[in-house]
Amino acid sequence: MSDSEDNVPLAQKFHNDSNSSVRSTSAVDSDEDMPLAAKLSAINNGNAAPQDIAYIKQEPADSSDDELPLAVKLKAGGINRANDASMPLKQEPLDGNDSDSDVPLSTPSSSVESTSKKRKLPKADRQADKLKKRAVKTEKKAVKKENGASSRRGGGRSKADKMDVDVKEEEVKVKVKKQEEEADGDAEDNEHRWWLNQDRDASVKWTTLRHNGVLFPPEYKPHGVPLIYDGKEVVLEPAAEEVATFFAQVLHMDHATNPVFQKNFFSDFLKILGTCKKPTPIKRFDKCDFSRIAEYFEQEKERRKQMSKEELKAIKEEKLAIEEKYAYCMLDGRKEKIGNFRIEPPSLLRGRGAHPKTGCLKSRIMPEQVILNLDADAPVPPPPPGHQWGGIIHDPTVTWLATWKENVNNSTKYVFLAANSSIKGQSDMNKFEKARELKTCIDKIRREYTRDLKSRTLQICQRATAMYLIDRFALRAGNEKGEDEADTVGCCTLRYEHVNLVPPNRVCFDFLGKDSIRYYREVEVDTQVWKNLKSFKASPKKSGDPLFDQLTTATLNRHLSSLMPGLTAKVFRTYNASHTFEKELEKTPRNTSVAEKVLAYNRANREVAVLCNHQRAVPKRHDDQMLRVSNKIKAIKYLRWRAKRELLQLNPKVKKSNPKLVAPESDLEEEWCIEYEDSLIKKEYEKANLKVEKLKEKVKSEGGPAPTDGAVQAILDKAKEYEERVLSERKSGQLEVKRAVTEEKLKEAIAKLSERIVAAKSEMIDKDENKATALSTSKINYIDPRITAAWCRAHDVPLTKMFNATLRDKFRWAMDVDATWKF
DNA sequence: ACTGAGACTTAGCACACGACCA
DNA sequence: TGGTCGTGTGCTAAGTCTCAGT
Repeated sequence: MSDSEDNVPLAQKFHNDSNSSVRSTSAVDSDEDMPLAAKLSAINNGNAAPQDIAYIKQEPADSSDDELPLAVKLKAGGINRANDASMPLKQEPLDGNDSDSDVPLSTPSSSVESTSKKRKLPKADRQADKLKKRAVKTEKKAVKKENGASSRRGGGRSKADKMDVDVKEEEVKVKVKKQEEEADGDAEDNEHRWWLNQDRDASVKWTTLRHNGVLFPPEYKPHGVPLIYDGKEVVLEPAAEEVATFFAQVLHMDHATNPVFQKNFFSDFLKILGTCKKPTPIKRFDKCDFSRIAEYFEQEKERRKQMSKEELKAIKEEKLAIEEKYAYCMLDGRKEKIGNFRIEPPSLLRGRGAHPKTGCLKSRIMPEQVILNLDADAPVPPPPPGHQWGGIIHDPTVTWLATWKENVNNSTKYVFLAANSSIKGQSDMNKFEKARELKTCIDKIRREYTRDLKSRTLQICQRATAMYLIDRFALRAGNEKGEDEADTVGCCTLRYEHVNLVPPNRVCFDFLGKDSIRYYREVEVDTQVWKNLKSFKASPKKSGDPLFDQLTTATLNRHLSSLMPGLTAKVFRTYNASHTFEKELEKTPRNTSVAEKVLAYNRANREVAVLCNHQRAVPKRHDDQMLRVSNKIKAIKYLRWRAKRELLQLNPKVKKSNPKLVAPESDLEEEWCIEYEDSLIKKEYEKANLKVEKLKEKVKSEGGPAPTDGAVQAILDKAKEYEERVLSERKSGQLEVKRAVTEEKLKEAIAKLSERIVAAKSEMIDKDENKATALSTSKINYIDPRITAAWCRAHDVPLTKMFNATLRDKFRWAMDVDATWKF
């Protein structure tokens, strides 16, 4: 049986093969013949050889993208969003119909106790009714899960007998007391090493949970800055001013020019204006000018910048003091950090891609809408004065502390624990353990789906093909989406137009995935897969039709879990990411500097990010930066060319004995050199003038005799001398060689300059290849942290180089492995 | 079998902040 | 000292997947 080590995802294989030549950054730059340099110049000229271009052809040949034609665009691609110019924004007709009216802003609600212990359920109240249902559900769920868990543990209970509540509560009390004692006695080192003592029953998440509720955003403080409407100032009432301010705050972003955003915003803005006492003249968006409000906030920001350190510190401390109360909870007697304890403030929805509801007003959440989850004996935190909580529940089968409904998408929001908490840590660890479990049966699963690719049952054939794509190209499952969401797809929702077939066995994927990030890849696939895709696209199917019409994520996942308990589509992404990473890390050079090892690590990280299509917006100043580094390289080359010419003047025989050493600089145009020299001359004069100014200033402030004309002239003469020397050298073609300079010294200088050129070039390539790739997502979510911990041990690299403090804290559970640990 | 709600993970963006450099 | 740049952090949108209800 072949080992699964060989089963590196295709995407990665292609990527490695085509990319290997870029990798030689540590070799000494002998000259421009170097692959690196050749590559760079080819890239710079926009005509990189096909073999230099990774398999991922990001853009069609006729793409209108006229950014720097650099390698990474071809490799990882810039972010391509539905609303990019290259892809016209699909505009949905909007009726401005949102659901704010459903929000029970002032529901007279009372706390609802939902444990088996005591129940006081108010009637008639919709929300309370919902809570009641939830409470019943919670109880059922807990009983069911408990039974499931005990049978999984091999317990004899098979029937959902009603739990003996008193006994259970007694157990809980004993457990809590024990935990409190442990916490007391362990005050010095109270780190809870849950990973050493894993309880496999994950259905009950906690026994006690206490917290102080949630932090609400401050009330709106009106600023009184007018909106300019049709050229006239309009001072708005606070409620309307607040909404106008939300728009002013996104004025510098792309949202502000997105027509859907504008339309949704304005529709909600008009609604708010309609509730104002005084009628306003505001009727049309295009007559609104929010810039005065934006300027006001710009000034405020500036004012903040001007504040003294003490003032800023005081503000920060005050803020921290308020937050401290809400930032932590007590979970099973231990203090744990809460993630998002703040209720989301009202704002305009910033949807990604072509979101039909982007720009809609997310209304302010009131305490009456917030339900808290606490243990049954926990004191209920006081709601803000004059308010009531939307409800109190006691559900130990869930991990959230508070929840509310958001009005735009009608989605549920939660307050969860922070990433470094035991609950999140455990589920993180379980996730990676599940992926490792997949490793043990991946060969079998691959054999099975390869066989099924030929199945005559269409459903099985489609399922196998989808599995192949998910496994090999790290596609997401692709659930169905609603009408009022951006049109993005995953594997199961791919449509006819997302897949182009190029005979004999190439497939070009082009679709918008999660967050409307474009997935554009041309890959080679198994011949059978190619044939299958062709048949799935066969007539009468046309653009807009689903590719996998017999498949849903539900049926796919049901099948997957029959192959391995708990296996779902997303496990493949985790598995392939971690596996790829571990394989790539094996290339880490031994007996080299830490810096080179770190480079190898980051490369492996990048492979995973490319595999998972983790992209980021190209930094705004990226092109500037590239140009600057490129000029820096030319400047060094200019110095090297001078050194070479000096060497030739000293010893003309070098040309024959070592022609390579004094070969002309390949891409150093004369025109550029002249410009550069002129800029150097200019700088010399500027420097001289500055020196004179300083001298005069000094005399002014410290007294003493004024500098003589001669002294001033001497300074200026130096610049003049420099200019004359450059001009004369230019005219004669001969350089002025300093007397002390020897042949040896020049050779040394040339070598050093060459090294600097190599370093600058690899820095440039590295930066450019990374411009559109986000490494952090894979590091945080897909790569088993134990691989990193083991690698650091094995290669004697400090962990701090790879994981920042936050990640070290999040992955505490993974840090104890030894150097030989394998994923 | 289908649907929608609920609970949780994954994701990129904006911004603050501090290091570094000229 | 001011500008640039990279990194860390907070934020919240957008996925995945399960389960209850029908």
